[in-house]
Amino acid sequence: MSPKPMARPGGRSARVQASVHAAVRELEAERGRAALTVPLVAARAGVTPSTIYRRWGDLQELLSDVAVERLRPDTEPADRGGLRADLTAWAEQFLDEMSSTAGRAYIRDALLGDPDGGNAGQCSAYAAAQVDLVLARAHERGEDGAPAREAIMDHVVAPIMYRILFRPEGLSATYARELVEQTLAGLPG
Amino acid sequence: MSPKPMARPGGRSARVQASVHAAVRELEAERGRAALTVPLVAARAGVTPSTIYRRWGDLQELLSDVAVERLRPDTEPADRGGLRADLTAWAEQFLDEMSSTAGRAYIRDALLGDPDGGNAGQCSAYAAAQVDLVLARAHERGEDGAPAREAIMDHVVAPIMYRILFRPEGLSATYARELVEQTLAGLPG
DNA sequence: CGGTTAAAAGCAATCCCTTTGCGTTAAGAG
DNA sequence: CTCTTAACGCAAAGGGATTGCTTTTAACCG
Repeated sequence: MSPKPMARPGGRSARVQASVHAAVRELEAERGRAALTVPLVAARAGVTPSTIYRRWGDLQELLSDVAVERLRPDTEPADRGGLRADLTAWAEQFLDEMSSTAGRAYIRDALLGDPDGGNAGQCSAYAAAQVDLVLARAHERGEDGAPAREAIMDHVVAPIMYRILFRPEGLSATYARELVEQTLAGLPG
Repeated sequence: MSPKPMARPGGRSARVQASVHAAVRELEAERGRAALTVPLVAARAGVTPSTIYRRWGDLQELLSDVAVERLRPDTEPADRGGLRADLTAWAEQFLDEMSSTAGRAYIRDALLGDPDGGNAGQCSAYAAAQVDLVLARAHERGEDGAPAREAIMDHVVAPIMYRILFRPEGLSATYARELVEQTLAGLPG
């Protein structure tokens, strides 16, 4: 439900959605998120405010949609030759991107205007898909004893997100490394 | 920083704060959170809207303050005679309370209007204090090998909160039990 | 390919939330 | 008790949020 379900996915509806999303990104970069209002976004996008209110409900839901788009990973996890190295590198990058000022803002926005939890679920699905890629590579290499996907979500991803949201002070790549080490304890490599 | 720092903690200021917080709780129960507006809360509290805007900034920050108050634990963790039993019981209750409709709403509100992260940090501190109480009891009993407080935050509390925020479907007390079991693996019990 | 239908966008008027300047009250200090 | 100033009340203006109605057009079906 990240882009709201469109009964009419083509033509004008699609153009309006793209135009509005682009307007949000532009104005966010130019004036900052605090200055965003629905009428401002509407004017930049070339639509009327009521169009946005009818499709997204309010500004927060619109920002939530845009935030989820920006949280979508744009690259596959790097292949460093082994599960431990792959997972460590991915976790470090994940923490680094998510704990940045921009990343935290996007996470908050994604959670914020999300009555049904669909957008938040999408964020989690992105991370899970990346983890699955790492695990699939390990499987192809014949590495045994890799943890389940859910174990990594619980013991690597979840602690990182918890710290970002609830205890933003003093986060570093070291923390991500430690979490991976604990989760992979007992594996060679 | 849950109740905003008051340069004048006594008398009228304190009365206004209490009155406004009470108004939020009453109206939330009567009409639901979606119906809350600053002028509505102000009228119930017997103050003018500008008072609320000047002290809290906007509705979200006010709701964030009220939410943190409601997330404060009102009882100590039950003493069931041993670390494993204590921690399991506490984790089950924590998940149960936090994953309820009301609990999720309070968590979201607490994160929502929280520019400096102070309110979110307070939520985490509440959980940490409860965990510390359980661990202190284990120490007094002479139980050895108990995990560090941070290990429990990372591997029990964090996964629970992550699931509540990002994957609300299919959460049950069983999940809390499993997390505790994994964290205490290897301990007698 | 037209013709039909209804979803989605435009328009405009209304409501009321938000913001701000200024005067008043009262908490805290000496 | 007096002084200072933070905090509150008041009121006006500005603008964002909401909604009924109309127009456009995407999608469907003969």
